[in-house]
Amino acid sequence: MSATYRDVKADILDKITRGTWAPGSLVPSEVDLAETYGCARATVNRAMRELVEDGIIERRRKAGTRVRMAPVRQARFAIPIVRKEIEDQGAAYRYALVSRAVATAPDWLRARLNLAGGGQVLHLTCMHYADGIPYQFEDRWINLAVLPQAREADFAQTGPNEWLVAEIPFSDAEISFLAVSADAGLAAHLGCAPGDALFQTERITWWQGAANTFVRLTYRRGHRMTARY
Amino acid sequence: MSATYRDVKADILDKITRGTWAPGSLVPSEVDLAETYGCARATVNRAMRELVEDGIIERRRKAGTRVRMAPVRQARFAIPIVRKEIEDQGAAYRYALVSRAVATAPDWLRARLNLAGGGQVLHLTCMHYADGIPYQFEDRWINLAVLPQAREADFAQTGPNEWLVAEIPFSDAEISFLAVSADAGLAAHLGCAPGDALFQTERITWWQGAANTFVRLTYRRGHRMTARY
DNA sequence: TTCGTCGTTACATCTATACATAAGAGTTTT
DNA sequence: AAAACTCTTATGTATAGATGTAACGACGAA
Repeated sequence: MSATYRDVKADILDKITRGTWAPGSLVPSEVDLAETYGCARATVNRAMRELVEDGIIERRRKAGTRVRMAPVRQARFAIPIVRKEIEDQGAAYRYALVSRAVATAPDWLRARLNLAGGGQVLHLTCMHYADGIPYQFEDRWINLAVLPQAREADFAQTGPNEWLVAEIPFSDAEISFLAVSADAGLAAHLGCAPGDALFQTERITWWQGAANTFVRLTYRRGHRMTARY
Repeated sequence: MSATYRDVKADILDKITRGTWAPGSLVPSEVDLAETYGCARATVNRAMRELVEDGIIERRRKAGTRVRMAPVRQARFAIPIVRKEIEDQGAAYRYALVSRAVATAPDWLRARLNLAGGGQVLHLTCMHYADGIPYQFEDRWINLAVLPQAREADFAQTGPNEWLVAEIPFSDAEISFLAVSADAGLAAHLGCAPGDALFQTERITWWQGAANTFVRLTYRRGHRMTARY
């Protein structure tokens, strides 16, 4: 008979979406709500914490809880491994290494990764195909100071993405989404015309404070990234 | 002296990132962990729940908790109101209504919004400027069956985004990110050359089951959307 | 061998209670 | 009046204890 935290959350959300509790207004205190729902304060607390997480309400000690004025809408995008992304679409995945070179990090990369001068990096470019059709072009730079074992790794069969996932399980990352115009190289690799608008993501990942890789992924023409929230 | 849920979470995360607990391996049970950390099981539970939320571990009743094989990397993007986005960059915001028309929903829109035939929609196009420079072009369609009051609203001063936020506090949404080539109209509005690659988002929002608006936002050249995770 | 029952286990959640902490409000001091 | 202080309140977090529930695995029946 007593309300679960889901019930409480749902009811509060309902009161907010229906406008019973208007944006900016003060929500009753946890103690009051616990009484009205006939449950413990901890239960109300959990419901409220999740609503904060969802960007629906704001809470401050002593000041109380209020409905957000402008809801912070936030979308969560899953960042899958390319192979999984393609196989989940029911297509056959194929990988190909395009180029591999060890070099001194160029200035722009040193700046992005915050590297010391003279740092050696492994530069890889690869292609990912779905049912034999170009799907994504990968332009990856690996910091050899952090991952010296990358020098010996064989990227002819497995993509650097999967190698990295196995090598360093978890890391911090910064990701950007942007649009670029296809240059001659991209156009050739992705089978589109030079100048076509392409969707691109850039990602820098850190591991234990040091940047370990920079990657630029360019998708084939018409790709879109979608999320519900 | 006793561990907080943050301590527990941090320590578990550390064990995982350092490889002490490898991907796929079984993590000790809540009871065991509570004992080793000298805290209550609820404390361990909260730490673990957050790690699930972060995509680090997977839990199943009876089966126990294990480190995810392929971490589900997920990025959260805040979807701000344009005005806030611009003002937060320290720039002056300016809004302008470009066009306004009531029409029967075209077929492609009916399909996207799952509208009945003959549905009336309000079609608005607007511009958002940062320090007087074109920042974003907004192409919005509002379902008048759901929001009849939009017909009377004055969008000359306030953008439809802010009007909608005030009108329907919260809603479900689907958002897509993609790249488009600037056509003549976009190029003129955003001050770029036709054919330039532009970053675009499309969003459909529902309120209580019915689609209420479709919006396409095209950003000025070079825009990027960034998130850390 | 295959299938269903059932016990055990590990997570999911709730309760009641306690103390910590931040911050608004009012009060005293300088 | 400004600054320092205390009081009070609402949220934040921890605890022990209990019940609910899904699922693995073993055991026994068909």
